[in-house]
Amino acid sequence: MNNKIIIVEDEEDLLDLLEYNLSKEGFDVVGFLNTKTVETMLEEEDVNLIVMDRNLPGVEGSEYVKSLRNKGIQTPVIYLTAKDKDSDVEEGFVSGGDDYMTKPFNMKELVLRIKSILKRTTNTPINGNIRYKDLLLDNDARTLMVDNVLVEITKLEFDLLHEFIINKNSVLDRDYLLQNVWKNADQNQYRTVNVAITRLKEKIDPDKTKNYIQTIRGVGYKLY
Amino acid sequence: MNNKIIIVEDEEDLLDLLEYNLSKEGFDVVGFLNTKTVETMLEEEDVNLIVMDRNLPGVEGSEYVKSLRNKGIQTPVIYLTAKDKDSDVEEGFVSGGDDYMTKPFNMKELVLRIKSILKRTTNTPINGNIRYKDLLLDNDARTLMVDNVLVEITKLEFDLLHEFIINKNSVLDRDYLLQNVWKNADQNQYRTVNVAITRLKEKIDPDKTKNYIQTIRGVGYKLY
DNA sequence: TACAAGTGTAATCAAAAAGAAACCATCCTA
DNA sequence: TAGGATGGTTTCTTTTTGATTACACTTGTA
Repeated sequence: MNNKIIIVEDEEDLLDLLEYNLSKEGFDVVGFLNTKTVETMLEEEDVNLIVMDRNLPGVEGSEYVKSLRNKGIQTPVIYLTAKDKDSDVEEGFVSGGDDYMTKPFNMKELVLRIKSILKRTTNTPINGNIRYKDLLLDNDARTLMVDNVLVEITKLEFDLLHEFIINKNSVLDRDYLLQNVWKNADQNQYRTVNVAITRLKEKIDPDKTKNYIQTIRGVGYKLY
Repeated sequence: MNNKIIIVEDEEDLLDLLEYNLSKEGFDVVGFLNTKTVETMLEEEDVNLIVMDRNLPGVEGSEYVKSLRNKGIQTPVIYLTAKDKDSDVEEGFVSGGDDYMTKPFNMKELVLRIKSILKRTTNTPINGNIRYKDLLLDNDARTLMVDNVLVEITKLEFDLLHEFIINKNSVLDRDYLLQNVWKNADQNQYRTVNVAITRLKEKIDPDKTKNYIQTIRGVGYKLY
């Protein structure tokens, strides 16, 4: 599954250049000359990164991003800024996961930064162990110990359990799980979740005595 | 035992900021405003990493490092470089284990890069032997003994096995391996890894009884 | 130039994982 | 307590992923 990148840049030549180079790197690239339909795309598709010109006609790129953030869209952004701007200002507006590049920039460096951000944001490099009661998830080895006994677990089951432990005591509905564990969201039916939960339960509690994963009828599941 | 990091940076504010943040991460940090006494420290103490400004008054940071290398000091370096330099040049000067960051940079990213380098370098005896169960890698001769019998092994296979032994019990995904064993990253397909693993397995376990290298479906491989 | 070693690529085969669907069980409410 | 709705379980099928093999390309060397 490729990483999807949106580019917003009003200089058509530069947009083409960016599209060409990033596609060549194997990214799934969609370019926009303005911000008009960007939001629709963000809502409908799973976008991993936005490359955003700050100096768009009419809108300040960073203002636009701020409005996206207010709507709960957290997609990371790399800003392209003009050279002659005050860089103190620039430092200020870049928030946590974001980054910026000053024009004219080196394409290789942009690619490096994109990869670096994607690595941070998509692979969730949470290392070390996570414990929950008698369950022990080792993120490096990707193993599960139940009551100190190693239990074979598939990637999907691992990710699912991981999600539950991170959100222990919260009810996770099927939509949420499809989005965050399966990623490819609405591709699958909600029944898919049921089956996966059944299989996971079998792994962590074959005797059905512990009841860690509780079904919340009409809503979803909760790790308790 | 903490990792010891040296920072060389002539801007005092930035140096303070770096010292503060890296100490907070649990590193043992010593800052220098110039290169004068750095070498003494490197000789007297066991330093794991250097964070080096490239634009020091008088000296080019990378020139200084080159002089260190000539004296046999191999401590890995992360360079801090100014934004407006030609980054084609920048890419050229970074050698094997090293890395660079462009100012202004994101502190979290610096920390991540530091950890990544430390992980690679601190567990890696540059010479001498590494043992894992009945496997014995000789880094100087670049030979492999399996159960005390010399086994012919190619450079690629050696590097691959080396990477696995260093990271035993961690799942290494194909991206990671392409990056760290093949270096030329995304040049190759992930299938390349499969084939290399097959060939390596044949060398270290022709009877398929030991199962040292395990396939973690959907993720990667693990030496166990 | 010819040969060999090393390694990448492509094609084929095999196995495992995960989804779909069918059917069963349970809960809830009238 | 009947019946619908929701979830669980099992079986079957599809899809994904990996192993293996054959072959091609590159490089060094006789």
